Amino acid sequence: MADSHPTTIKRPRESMGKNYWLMKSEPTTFSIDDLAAAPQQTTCWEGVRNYQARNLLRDEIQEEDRVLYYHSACPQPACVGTAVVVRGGYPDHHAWDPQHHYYDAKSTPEKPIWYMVDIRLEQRFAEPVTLATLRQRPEFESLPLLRRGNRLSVQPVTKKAFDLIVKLGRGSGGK
DNA sequence: GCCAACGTTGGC
DNA sequence: GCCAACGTTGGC
Repeated sequence: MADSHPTTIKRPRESMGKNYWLMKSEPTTFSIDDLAAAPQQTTCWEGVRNYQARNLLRDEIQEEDRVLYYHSACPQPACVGTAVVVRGGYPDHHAWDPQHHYYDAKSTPEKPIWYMVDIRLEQRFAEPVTLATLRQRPEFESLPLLRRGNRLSVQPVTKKAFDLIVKLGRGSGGK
């Protein structure tokens, strides 16, 4: 049951304060405009079927963490806004629904395999911060997103990188 | 559409 | 446990 897994039993954070993440979404599937149009501008981040990403969703991502919303597999890959985590990791019940696209027979309510979080839109950027822009700037050298062959749909971002991307996204060249 | 990179599966 | 085959991701 989703509610038998409260955030209070999770391991304590290593440090005080929020963590920062980047989440990829294909805009043809669910764009930041879709998020803006959703009830409460909130959605469950469902359908992650990769163990590394699952571990982050289940164990690391918590309420109040902040998220860069990234559009992938589209004409202009870019960070297009930010969101805030409003519910930490809980079992992805879609995995239990045989009708569902993300059904996985190995996952059960008793022993869930896949997890998700809920996020709420914070802001849409005035200027998308494109992948090309990120690659140009030495400050982003260590961004996991830019590493060769990186396909993780959920990945950590430093506060520094997060803040700079937000600044760039606000427009006027980040000034 | 191409293809590199990566994850998963399953035979052995 | 190895590894080839296959599927998926995602930039270009």
